[in-house]
Amino acid sequence: MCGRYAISLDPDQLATHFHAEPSETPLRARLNAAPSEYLPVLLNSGERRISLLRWGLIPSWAKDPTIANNLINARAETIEEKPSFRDAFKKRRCLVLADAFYEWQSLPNGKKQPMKIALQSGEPFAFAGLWEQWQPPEGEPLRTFTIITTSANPLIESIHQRMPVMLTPKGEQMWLDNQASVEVWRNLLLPFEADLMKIEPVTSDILRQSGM
DNA sequence: CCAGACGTTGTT
DNA sequence: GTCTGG
DNA sequence: CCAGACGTTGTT
DNA sequence: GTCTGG
Repeated sequence: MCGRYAISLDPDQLATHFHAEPSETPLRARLNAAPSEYLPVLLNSGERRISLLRWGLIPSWAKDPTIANNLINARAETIEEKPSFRDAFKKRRCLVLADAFYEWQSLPNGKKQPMKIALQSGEPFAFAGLWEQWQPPEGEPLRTFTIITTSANPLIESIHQRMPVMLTPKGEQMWLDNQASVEVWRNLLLPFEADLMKIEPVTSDILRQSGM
């Protein structure tokens, strides 16, 4: 799950909302952010500036960067143990900026209905993420990220078993500060309560175009 | 010791 | 069915 | 996550 | 890099 999400705000609005400086490289809003794209995140580096990292984590030890295809999500339940994630969990956390995500509900007729999940307020929010830096055999280092998932809350449950971890504003800071122990962040901070969220069907036409 | 994996999703 | 690319 | 490819030879 | 399986 969480293989697509939306960033509808323009770059300046996005930066303002998260009390950050805009990214140095240009950023484009999009309704259908997909894995392998360079997308806006806030790193836990102290500097409050939006960075563009590639979606799909490549561990530093990877020989084959296509491993990223399989690492667009990380299960919260096992993130401490998995070789691909545990280093990043300790040292390289990030906020993945968004204002909606999509789940595809399987219908009885075999087709799939895309559903859009957002805050009732429509405001942007952050997913809990991890990032990594990978050195290719030649050329510049590549920075990548993954989005943490957990079990679905009551609202999402009807269409899907899992959902991305969405941070409250307080949770955002704790996440970046590496403050929370696993128990704390898993149980207290993270998934937004279902009554703060809304869910609605969207047409696949909207998602076909990556841009806006 | 070396060789090979290292992951998620959904679906059965 | 399974993999790759976006 | 979904959409789309998935293969070779030779010839233009 | 580090762990698991042979």
